[in-house]
Amino acid sequence: MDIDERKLRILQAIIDDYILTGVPVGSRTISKKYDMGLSSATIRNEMSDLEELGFLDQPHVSAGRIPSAKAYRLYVDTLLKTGRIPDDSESSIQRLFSGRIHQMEDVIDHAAQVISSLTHYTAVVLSPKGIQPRIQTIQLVPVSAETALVVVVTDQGIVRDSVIHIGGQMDSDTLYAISRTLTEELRGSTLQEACDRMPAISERISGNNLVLQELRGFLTEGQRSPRRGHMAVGGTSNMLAYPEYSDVDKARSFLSLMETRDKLADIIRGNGEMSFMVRIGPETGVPEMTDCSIVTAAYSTKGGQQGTIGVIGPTRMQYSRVLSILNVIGHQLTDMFNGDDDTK
Amino acid sequence: MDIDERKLRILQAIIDDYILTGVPVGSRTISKKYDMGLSSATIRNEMSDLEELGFLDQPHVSAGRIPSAKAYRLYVDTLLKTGRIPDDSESSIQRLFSGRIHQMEDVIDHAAQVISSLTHYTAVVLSPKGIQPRIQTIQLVPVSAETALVVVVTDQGIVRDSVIHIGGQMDSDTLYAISRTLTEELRGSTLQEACDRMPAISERISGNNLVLQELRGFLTEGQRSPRRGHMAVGGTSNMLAYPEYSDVDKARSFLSLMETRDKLADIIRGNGEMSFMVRIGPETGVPEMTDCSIVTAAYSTKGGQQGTIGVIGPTRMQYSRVLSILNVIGHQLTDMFNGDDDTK
DNA sequence: GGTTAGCACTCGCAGGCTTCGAGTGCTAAC
DNA sequence: GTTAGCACTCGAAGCCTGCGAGTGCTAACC
Repeated sequence: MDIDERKLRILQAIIDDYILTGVPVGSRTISKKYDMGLSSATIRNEMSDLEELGFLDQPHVSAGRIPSAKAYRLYVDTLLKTGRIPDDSESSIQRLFSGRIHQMEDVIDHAAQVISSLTHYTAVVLSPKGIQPRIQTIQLVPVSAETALVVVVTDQGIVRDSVIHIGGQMDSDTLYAISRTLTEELRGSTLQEACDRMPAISERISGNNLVLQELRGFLTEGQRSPRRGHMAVGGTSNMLAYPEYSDVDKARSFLSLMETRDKLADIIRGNGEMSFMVRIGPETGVPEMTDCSIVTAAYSTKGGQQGTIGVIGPTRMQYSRVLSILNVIGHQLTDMFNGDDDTK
Repeated sequence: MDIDERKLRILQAIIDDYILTGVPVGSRTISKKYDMGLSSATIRNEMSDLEELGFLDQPHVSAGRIPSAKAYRLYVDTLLKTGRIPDDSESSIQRLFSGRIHQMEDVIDHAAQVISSLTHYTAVVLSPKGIQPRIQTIQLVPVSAETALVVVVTDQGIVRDSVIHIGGQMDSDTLYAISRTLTEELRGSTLQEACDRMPAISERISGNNLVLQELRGFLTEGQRSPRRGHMAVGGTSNMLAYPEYSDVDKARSFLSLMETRDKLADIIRGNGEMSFMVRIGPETGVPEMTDCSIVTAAYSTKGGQQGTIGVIGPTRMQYSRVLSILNVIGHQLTDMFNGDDDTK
């Protein structure tokens, strides 16, 4: 048996309706709401075929049908050719990003909020990340007599900071001098290289071994657990609005997953070079997410670093709308991080 | 009618039991589980009195009693004199903070996680915050030909960063020079003062008006919406485990509140100079939290800045345990931020 | 006078039963 | 190939009932 044009149209109608209502959809609904010029009986026959082909599931015999993961896959791959976003929505996105929001973390946070409030799903935004961050500047700032704040700025604009011990008296001028030497010596190095070159530097900065030792520890640390830049999650509570999560246990395991930032980042950062990626249900590879879908999009900076924005929602997600929104916001972010801030 | 010693003991037993089980507690339970040497009938009489005094509520006539907010208040204020934390727990806390975790944000995040996993409630940690941050260093780092990253370090160790436009060609040496001048001029200023002094500085840095203009915008921004340092929230999903939140709508409104970071920070940062603060139910002043309690504790740094750690849980919270844990972790954080890192 | 046993009464909860209706599959006629 | 008709299925919602936890009151007891 093959899937023909008519089956496809019916399948699309079923998916559309199910996405809208979340209720198993019956043959009568299709024949009335989406005027196909066919009676419910005919639709019924086709639906039976579609079930046999694996595109529909039936929760129980007297209920309607629900689309399977395979159906969504087909839907996303072929039915959804050009997802245009409504204009009002586009302009409202622009408005949401207007005003002077520059703080890098704020942009990320804000993006997550905007995406989640537009889609009513959960949004995740990962800051740009290159392959190997390279040091631009190292700066030591006195905090107390015994401690200093070390700030490392890398070419990814990612700042790592930590309080370290400095031995005894050391005024801010001395620290400033050390900072300059360190910056001169280490600019352009990766964290790994910086660690390796520590011994060589210690000759140039005599008598400050404690500082260098602490610094090295800090760098090692920063490299072992590579800071994933920043991650923002928004709208986790949105998910509770869907009947799929009226079961508290399900909701709990979902939320708990959203809280384990590391795991979540790995899941979201799944897409290699693809600009868009849609993973449906089991395709996510995460057991807790068999009835979720993940849509991710990449945005990039001139420096070639790549960030990710993503939406997590129920499998019956409004894929078309989500893709459009991610597309627009991805471009906005790309523009912003490249400094083409067209909102001014 | 007065509350005497015996009533107090009975009330304590009721509260203990209700905290443990979450189920309205009856007279028989008290007389059997907590051997008072009294029959259920006597307890019943006392409970009736306690209800009249406003310490107990009765969901319906054939159910047991549950403690009122007033009862918890009494409990927290008087019954709970010395909350000692079990030793194993204390050492396990120490273990959780071992290893080199120095990155300031990581400490905050980690603390939230530790607190939530120890208490099984929701934890919030706010980074230290002084009254008026003062500029320590300003650094411009080239990002592209047209843009630069500006990093401002304040005496609170809080870093603000943003990408700004710089006009045309400007190599990193020029930027470095400007950074030094800016730092010299503005060190010790508050953000407000820095804005005011911008015109004066523009004389010293000629021909770079765009940079100064952008910088000023950034500073104004940073001051208008005072960055609350960093805030970490952990264990929001823990709350769903309590029967109080088996109602999805309640859970949703709670989670949604946890997501509005600004509001949440304001709520948590409620305690002025107090080292500990317990707000029970309506005392929180937040309508969505009438059946929550908030326990907060302050920790501080040598610089006199003050951070807050807090736990949000159902009103029937294990106050004693929570206070102990906050106490220990508060000290740990104080130590850490002062550099007395005793875990090495 | 405080304490306790006894007892009638209340009322939410869980389980079982029934009804309702949405939806299906099949058959026969168009 | 399409459609009307019909018997059948089965979950959801509503109703009823019995159970039991818990109370308040009264009367007896120490």
